[in-house]
Amino acid sequence: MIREMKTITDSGKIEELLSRGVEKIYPGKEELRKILVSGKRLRLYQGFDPTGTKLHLGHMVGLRKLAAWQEMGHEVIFLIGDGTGQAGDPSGKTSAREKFHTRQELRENAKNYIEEVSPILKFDGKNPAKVLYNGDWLNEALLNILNIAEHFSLSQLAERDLFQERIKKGGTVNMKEFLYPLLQGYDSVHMDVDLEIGGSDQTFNMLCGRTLLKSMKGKEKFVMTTPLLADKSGRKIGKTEGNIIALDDAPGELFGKIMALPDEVIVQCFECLTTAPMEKVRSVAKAISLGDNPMVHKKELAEEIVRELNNDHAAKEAAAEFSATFQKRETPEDMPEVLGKGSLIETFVAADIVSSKTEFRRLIQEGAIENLEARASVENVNERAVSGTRYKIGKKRFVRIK
RNA sequence: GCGUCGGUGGCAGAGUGGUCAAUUGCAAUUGGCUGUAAACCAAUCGCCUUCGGGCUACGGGGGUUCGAAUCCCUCCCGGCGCACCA
Repeated sequence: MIREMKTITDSGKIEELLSRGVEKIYPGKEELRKILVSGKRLRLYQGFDPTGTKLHLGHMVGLRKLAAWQEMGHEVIFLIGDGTGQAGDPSGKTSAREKFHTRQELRENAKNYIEEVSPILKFDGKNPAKVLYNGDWLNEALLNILNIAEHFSLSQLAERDLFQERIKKGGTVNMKEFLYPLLQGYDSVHMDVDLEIGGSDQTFNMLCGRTLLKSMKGKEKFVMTTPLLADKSGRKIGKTEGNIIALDDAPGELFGKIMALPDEVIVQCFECLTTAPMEKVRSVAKAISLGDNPMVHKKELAEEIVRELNNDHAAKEAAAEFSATFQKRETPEDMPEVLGKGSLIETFVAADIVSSKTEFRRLIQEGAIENLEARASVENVNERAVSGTRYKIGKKRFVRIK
């Protein structure tokens, strides 16, 4: 229906598409540029295995990139890996064991994905992104092969004379962990895509898809990798305080979690997560390197991300609330409410604010719980939970008794 | 299938009959310093407690012992080696 859709061939925009938030392009950036300049409309995708219910900031890098392609007029597929998720991607895993997910669980997890993604990627309008589920074509038989292969170890199979010989001759050996990339690669074949986007940890899998597409259909698939958001010691971000930064976090919470990110990722986040012009990105990078307080720019970043995932109003409000609460140390206006259960200890345990009574006692001892009405830390373990009373737990958490 | 080594708290990894709720590192929590950043310092880090103590834990089950994470039996799971690969 959109057969004759025009793509944008402006050279500046193509350059940004090929460089912003991009780590590497296979087989090469120039080859891809040539095709884009010709105005050919490409079909591309990124897959997401729904092993959790929430998409987080790390996913946003690829989503942003997909959106950029969409804006350029290309055909974008948002692929949900309810098939590959059942097999379990070994990429980045140190141990082979992991939790087993059924297709139902994966579908369930993916339920909110579309909604979470929609501030970034458009599923309506004149060039809507398509949603596909790879469980639809990675059938039972294929999955069974993996499940059987799971019972053999590499060394066991590799001992086989035939394999030993083949390895010497440069051949390949099949096992679940070798097989998985083929499953993922088959997605490319099935959807007949021109390009795949993924985090750099997915490079191997994506290149397998490239190989497969080439040998099965004689087609060149491009692979575009995006950087993983990480601080200088290599720790992945997207997680703070053990909690992921989810795309559908409430604005205030999202803002706060972004502020808690290490400084080193500010510029990278600006580039990969926002639509701010590249001049802006460069000026922020320059300002910080010249000694600007990174905090100021991190606030801009937080506001920008909240704006893109929500709206302008929410962003301004979150920013104002942040500086009032944490910089001027005022009490925020909105805070979560919990149902009073007689005593404070019961209330907090029931609401999962603390994991156990022992922990509650510990926090009391450390003076970490403050009664905001009395303006004093709670000392009595048996303090009653009076309706309307507000408490501050630690530095960042606020609660009101309902 | 045979042999062998192993399965300890969120992870890594000590401990190999009592002094072990279990050394240590990472992660986490709280406090300090800050910018809810990093780094650094300190405390905490199974559960329940009337703060005396109690209870449950070292893959599952059974046993030996006054007493077991530690010894024995058995089952389950993993690493490695050997065999099988017609």
